[in-house]
Amino acid sequence: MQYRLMKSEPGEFGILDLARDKVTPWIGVRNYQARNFLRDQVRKGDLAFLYHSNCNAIGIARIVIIVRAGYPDYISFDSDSSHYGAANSRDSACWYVDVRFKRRLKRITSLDELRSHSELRDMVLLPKGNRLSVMPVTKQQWDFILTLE
DNA sequence: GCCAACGTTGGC
DNA sequence: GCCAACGTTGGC
Repeated sequence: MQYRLMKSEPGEFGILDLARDKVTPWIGVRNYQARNFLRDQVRKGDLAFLYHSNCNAIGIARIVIIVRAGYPDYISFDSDSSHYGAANSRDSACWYVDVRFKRRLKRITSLDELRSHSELRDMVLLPKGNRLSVMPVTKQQWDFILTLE
């Protein structure tokens, strides 16, 4: 079992479904690194921080669990779909994972606060300009962040 | 295979 | 909503 961090914009992508404890697809982007990560690394049972971006309270807000490992956006291959042809191979499709809401953190740990801790200096999230929407978190980082709650 | 133009992400 | 920092695309 591994730890992840996934970004989302609150209000997008079925957040309300998450709140109702449903399973929700987390939609990968076309970014190669993110897609390869979903395809090759993310597994059922992995835990992930849900990071809220592009909003008033930016930071780590929730914990979700991966309930279905990475799968390609087969809509791209469905000749009945208006998205047909958007991807022409398993390798160029967007990849999804399904997640289930696990719990809300007691408070949101902001980006500034994450940056202030030397224990987290190697977090993939933190360098300026990082645009990866899904990334690994080490067990040490995970445990430390939970102590900040 | 370079690189300018364009598109997107995401903090502010 | 602005715009910096990236990633992607496409002409050459």
